[in-house]
Amino acid sequence: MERKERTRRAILDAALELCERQPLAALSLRQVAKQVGIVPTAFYRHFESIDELGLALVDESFTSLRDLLRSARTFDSPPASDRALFLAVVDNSVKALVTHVPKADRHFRFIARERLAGPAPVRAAVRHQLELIERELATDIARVPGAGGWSGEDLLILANLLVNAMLSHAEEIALAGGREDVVRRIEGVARRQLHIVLIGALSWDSSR
Amino acid sequence: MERKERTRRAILDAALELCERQPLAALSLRQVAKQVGIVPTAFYRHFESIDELGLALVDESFTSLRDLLRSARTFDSPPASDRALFLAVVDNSVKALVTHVPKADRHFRFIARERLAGPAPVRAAVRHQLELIERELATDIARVPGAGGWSGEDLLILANLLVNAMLSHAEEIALAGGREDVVRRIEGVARRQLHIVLIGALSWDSSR
DNA sequence: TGTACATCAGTGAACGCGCGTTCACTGATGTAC
DNA sequence: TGTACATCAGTGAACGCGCGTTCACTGATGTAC
Repeated sequence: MERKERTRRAILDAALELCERQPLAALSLRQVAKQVGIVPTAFYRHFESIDELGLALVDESFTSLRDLLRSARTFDSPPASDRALFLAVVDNSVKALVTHVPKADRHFRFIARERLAGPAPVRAAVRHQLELIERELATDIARVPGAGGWSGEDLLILANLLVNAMLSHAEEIALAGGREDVVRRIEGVARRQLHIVLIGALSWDSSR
Repeated sequence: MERKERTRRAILDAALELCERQPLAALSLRQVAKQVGIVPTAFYRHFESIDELGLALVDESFTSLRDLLRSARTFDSPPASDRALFLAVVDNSVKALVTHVPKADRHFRFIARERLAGPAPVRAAVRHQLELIERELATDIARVPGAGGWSGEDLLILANLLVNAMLSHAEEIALAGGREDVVRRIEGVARRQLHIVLIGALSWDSSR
């Protein structure tokens, strides 16, 4: 009962690797089988189609993204003031990006690529997962002291802005291919851009 | 000499349409030829390969994006105060999005999709065009009164943030498929998000 | 304006290849005794 | 612990199909006179 699990894992890995060179929609079952070292028909023992394989990859890629976002929201020591909270959020988010993304860079490239280019069921699954994440973040922000004046809709809009920003930074880091200098440059850009967005969000309510 | 131009146009249109269902990398020369109504070999009279066709599509898609951004920067009446400029920028940008994107929605979907999923030369061309646009915008922002305190690097980071935001809003509108209610909702989100980013950018310099 | 001609956009047959999927099979894995 | 057996992951042949690309061709388009 263990051989099956090993082969399934090998298929997922092979697909992630081959997807670096071409989108999932251009991947053939025979390419994947060849990469794994099995005969094409053995593929069917594990997945019904490339699309179903894609959905499994969406699932595991999103556990990586959720890990990153959870880490961004977990603070070593509770920030004392609003100002400290603000700085801690930027710091923690950027730190989470540079530590989590390189560990699962293929997952982040997969999400970035297939979100718009994947087969229809894959695109739908990605969109759904992102919506869930944005809703979670919105309820999380609602609990922050000082967020009382925000409507539910506004919270979702802010959450959407933040998730998009994090995802685009993750994407950039994942595409850097691990080169230290490039990652550090992106880190700086991410820090400053997050800073700008959060300052804007803080001032926004009162400036309407 | 005119027939050739018409067929070339038909090939570009056919490719844009077929790309709605599958990424460029999964497109076959024979599919395109069939859609155009020519025999597969006739394709070679116009393009050497699907990749070269892709580069032509990058070119024409970016004229649409440049049109949008130019329109976003063109003001009917010169804003009197800084506050008025600020509001005019948000207003103009959102107006440019909702008027320009639906006119060339396939171009915006093409950029969004192939930026990450396209064949390597296409991805490189898109990245290059985006860099040029960001540099242009940065020098443009430098001329705004009050931007004196910004370094060249910081200007590029802000330009990157703004271009990414505009592109992601354009992408959303292009994916709305022209449904009026959806577009209006996205318009509201885009307005509020741009507002947040610009407030943040204004306060940023002083808050460092 | 009418005709003879050159250009070259589009044709159609042909090729070898990789594709997804079917089917009956084999033999390794893990279990029951 | 050793053996007999059931399960089912992986095999391999076969199929018809669409693929990119070659080549010699044809006949519409636009030009020179």
